[in-house]
Amino acid sequence: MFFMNSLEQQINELAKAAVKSLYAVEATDEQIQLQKTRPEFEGNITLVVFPFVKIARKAPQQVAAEIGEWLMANGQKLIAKFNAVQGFLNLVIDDAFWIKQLEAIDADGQYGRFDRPSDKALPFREGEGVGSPLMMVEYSSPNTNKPLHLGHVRNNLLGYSIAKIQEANGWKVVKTNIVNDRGIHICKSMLAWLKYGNGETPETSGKKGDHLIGDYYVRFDKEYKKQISELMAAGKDEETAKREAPLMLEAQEMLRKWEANDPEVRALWAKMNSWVYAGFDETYKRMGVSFDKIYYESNTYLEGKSEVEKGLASGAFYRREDGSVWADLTKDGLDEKLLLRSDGTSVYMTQDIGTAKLRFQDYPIDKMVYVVGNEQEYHFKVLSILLDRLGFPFGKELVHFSYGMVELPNGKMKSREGTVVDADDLMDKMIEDAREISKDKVNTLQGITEEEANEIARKVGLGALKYFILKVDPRKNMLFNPAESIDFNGNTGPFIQYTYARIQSVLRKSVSPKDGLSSVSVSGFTGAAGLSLDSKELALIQRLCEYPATVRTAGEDFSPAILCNYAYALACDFNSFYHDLSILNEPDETKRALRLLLAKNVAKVLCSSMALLGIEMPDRM
RNA sequence: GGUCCGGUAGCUCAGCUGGAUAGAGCAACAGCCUUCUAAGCUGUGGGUCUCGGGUUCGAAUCCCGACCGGAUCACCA
Repeated sequence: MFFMNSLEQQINELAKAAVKSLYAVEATDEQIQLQKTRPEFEGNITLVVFPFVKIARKAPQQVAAEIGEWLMANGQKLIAKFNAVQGFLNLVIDDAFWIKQLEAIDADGQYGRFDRPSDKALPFREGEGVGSPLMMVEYSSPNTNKPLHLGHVRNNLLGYSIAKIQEANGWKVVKTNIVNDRGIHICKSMLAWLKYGNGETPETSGKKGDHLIGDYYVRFDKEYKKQISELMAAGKDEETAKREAPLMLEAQEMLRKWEANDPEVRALWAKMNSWVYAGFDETYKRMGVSFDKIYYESNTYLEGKSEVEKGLASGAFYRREDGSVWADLTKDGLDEKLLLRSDGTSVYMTQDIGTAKLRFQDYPIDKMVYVVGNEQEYHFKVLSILLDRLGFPFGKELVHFSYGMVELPNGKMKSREGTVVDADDLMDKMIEDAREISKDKVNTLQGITEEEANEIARKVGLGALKYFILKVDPRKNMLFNPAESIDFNGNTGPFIQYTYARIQSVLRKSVSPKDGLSSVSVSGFTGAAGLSLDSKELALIQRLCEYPATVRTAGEDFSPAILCNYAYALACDFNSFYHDLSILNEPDETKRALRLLLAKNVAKVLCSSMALLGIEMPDRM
């Protein structure tokens, strides 16, 4: 494995030695503060010397100069020169170091991938096995009563990307999905379909199954509201009307029948769910997400019920007079939580308990991560306590990866009211837009087949969508304005894809891509020839060196956004380099070889980082 | 009301484990294609980092307090 931040490590040690030698004090890691040199100053890496000013009893500028001199004298040629500005010691690293780094990166086929998670991320069963610890990542978790919308898109993209990022960090990852395939909401769609559907199917209507079912969910809500207002007009108050509306009573009856295994209800349920799954599969496939193991609530809720019963027996929970079962969480600073309704049916929490138990039976999970919106923070706080109370050792260790909502300009999306941005429609739109834009590219895309053009549009359109969503800090709410289309210019997925495509084009045109790529001689840049790295070349190498540490941080912080920022910065650096310096037309062979090597590795890292985001790269666009 | 999260350019967002003159993109304006892909590059304008205190050599960043916005505290999921 290529070690991360080798430069920072080396400077760290040198700086400690310098401080010890100059001021007879052992500096701590905390005191050695390194940062990238700001572009307006000369240098690559900067040591902040303020922490030593008191120790040295000298002016910051002088301390910086002294340390600089010492490093020059004792740094084994690592540091070519330095300048001291106020309390900042800017170090210029010798070209030879950078060339060696680039060669090491090029030689590393797994650059940016780790064998083991960092100590910081190690799980609670640490030290148990050899090999990689196992992380299970739950994401998506749809209800089967409506199609996926933009909120699900954010969830799916985050979940998939998190899984990829953790894999790169040395975890074995099992991607999982819990399908909420039962419950009152499903019954609502079923009931509406029975009453108003006239036997409509995906085949007869030509609609995707999930959309068809979604339509009936909306229909239920419409008819239900109508009944409520009728009841209210007849003198009932709103609460009573909501509770006594015939449609609601029927839906509840249907749920009871479902739990009682009523054959007719079950058959209808199975049929309608199968339509939905076919629709979901299509959407997932297109989105590029996948799962290693899918759980269905209908298979786990009984397990949950039996766990609740056990908890009841052990005194962890209690039953009220009406028969409902509760957990008292007041000692944990929370409320009382319902686990089973008075009619015996289970709720969301019940099911989650059962699912958790089954998962830990099925896999040797070291860390369980739930990718679920921040609106459910309370739920997972409670789940964690309940599992712990039921005696499951993993209860306390659950990670709720809580991400922010996607908001529209006028507020939240509401499925029942139809104010949602549909996932399928959005992907269609993005791909269409990409196709439209690429029509102007007659020069670069001439001679490609219709199929290739479609494939490029697909990658670019989805790339734009994915990057747009993933570049935002996952913890924060984000805004999506349907009236403004997602950009293809600037800080976007297509910008990074474009950079990659440019590099591929250069590599295709280089007479023999293999020639010269591996034969850059360090001495060519340090010996008598007197070659030196251009600042643009150097910036690129330095950026490439930051990749492994970026992957680490993205893993520890569960943040695809960090990788977006990195990939964008790398692409910016490359485009600037590409603009200023010629690769193929460079007459000096050593320089040309170096630039080709650089281009090749920039492409490699761009592709690798985008892959961790689930974004595919086109070879041309 | 309790708890949690957020407030940075006209808009969307970085930066937040304290460091140099707060950054990108979009939008606006001005340049750059007989030269490796102009989905690119360069430049201009645009800021009381919500407000007020505190900590210190140094605060967008940490602490306290306001104000504003959001989430949550269901026999919904």
